[in-house]
Amino acid sequence: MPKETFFRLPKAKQQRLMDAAYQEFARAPFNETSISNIIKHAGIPRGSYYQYFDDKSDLYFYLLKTVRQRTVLTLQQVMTKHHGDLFPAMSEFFGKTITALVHGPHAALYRNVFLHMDFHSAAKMAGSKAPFLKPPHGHQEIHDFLLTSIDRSRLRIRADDEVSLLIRQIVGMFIQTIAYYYSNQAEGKPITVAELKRRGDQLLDWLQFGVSNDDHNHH
Amino acid sequence: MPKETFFRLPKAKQQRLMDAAYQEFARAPFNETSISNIIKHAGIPRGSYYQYFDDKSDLYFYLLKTVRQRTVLTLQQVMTKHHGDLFPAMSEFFGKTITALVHGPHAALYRNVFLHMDFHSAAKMAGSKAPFLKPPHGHQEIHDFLLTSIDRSRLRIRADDEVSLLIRQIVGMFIQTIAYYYSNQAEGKPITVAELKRRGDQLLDWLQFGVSNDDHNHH
DNA sequence: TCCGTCATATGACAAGGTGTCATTATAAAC
DNA sequence: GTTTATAATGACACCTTGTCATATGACGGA
Repeated sequence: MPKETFFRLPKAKQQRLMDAAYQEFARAPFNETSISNIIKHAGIPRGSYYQYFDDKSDLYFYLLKTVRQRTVLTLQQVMTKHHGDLFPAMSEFFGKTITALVHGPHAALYRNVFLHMDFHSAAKMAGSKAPFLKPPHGHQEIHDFLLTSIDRSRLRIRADDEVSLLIRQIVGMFIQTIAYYYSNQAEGKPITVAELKRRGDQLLDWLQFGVSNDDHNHH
Repeated sequence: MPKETFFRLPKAKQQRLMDAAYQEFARAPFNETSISNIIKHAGIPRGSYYQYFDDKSDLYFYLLKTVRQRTVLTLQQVMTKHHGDLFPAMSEFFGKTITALVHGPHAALYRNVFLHMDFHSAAKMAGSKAPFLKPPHGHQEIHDFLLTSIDRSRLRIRADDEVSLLIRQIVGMFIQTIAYYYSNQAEGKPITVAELKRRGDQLLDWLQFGVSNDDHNHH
């Protein structure tokens, strides 16, 4: 997280920095971005940057947190609407989210985020209990919200840590599917958003009903 | 891939370089490694390095390819043994692989590989058709091998691209689970290998039979 | 033996990035 | 006006990367 000093700054200066950060992280994947570019665009001296943030990651994750808040809201609305029925809710959530990601105003940023997100970050996204993710609207909140709002009577699993594993799996599945989209796009054989949704629904269906043939079903 | 010049080098010199590379990539995650360290340990001048490789990734992926070959063999053996029965085969494969990864001689290297593998790389691992992955024992081979050797009569899916999606999903699931292990370890709350296998089997079981409650089963 | 050629070897260098630190500037408090 | 805490600043030391002009060496003629 940014240091106290940053939050005590005039709003205008904060905003100038965040805008420059957004621009840089939308321009290129994380490893190809630089603090130098950000401070150049924000018109802030190098020394000051380190008075506000620990390093590049610090600003990066803070920026993502602010951008992601809308997504959390969507998830909560959809889950409520479907009365905790996990799979229909997830299908609708995925459909809405994917459109927002790919065609929304933050498309460029998300592209860099998903394409180059590593599994360590993803594990955190799916609900780490690491203390540094505790602040409001951290990923942990998504995880905990789902844990309490899922209607377990529709599932053959009940225990908290099993549901927790299921949530992680679904979140991971989404990230993987979205990354697949960008990955194909990067290699010059783009797939459509409709096709992407189909894949997401397909995976959800398999997870819900199993891919096993009826003849062999149920152990 | 390394340039021709590299392969024309005396075996001893090649080996010295690969050993240094191994050491460096086992020492730290990819972004924290440097060509400088590798050539220092290998005792090779900077200019020469660029005569052999394009950049750091070039050497990295080449190294991984050599290390990974044993894994491909294991997969083929296990699939054959189970006569194409996907889920038991995958369970056994995962069990064997996870032990090798975590306790085997290459544990340090794999830790860095999995923890910081991004989804773009993972998509390629799960079977990209990108031309630069065509060489023998590329990931594409794993994907194609599975595509032909899976006994589809045990599944409710038949079409190639559906099976292909399933394969990607399972591979992604494995990577995700392994990354989860390292992720927890990195945050000081390690889980056991046995627990990890249990999670893997749990996920496979869900994918095979579905998590839906019997009351609501089958659409 | 001398020469031209082709593949390889080398290390100095330019360009650019990161994090630190001694020094100034600012402003509120007494 | 002086003290004190906070913030601003930019020069610096240190590291990396990729390139390039130059040096070395082997080999096949003439």
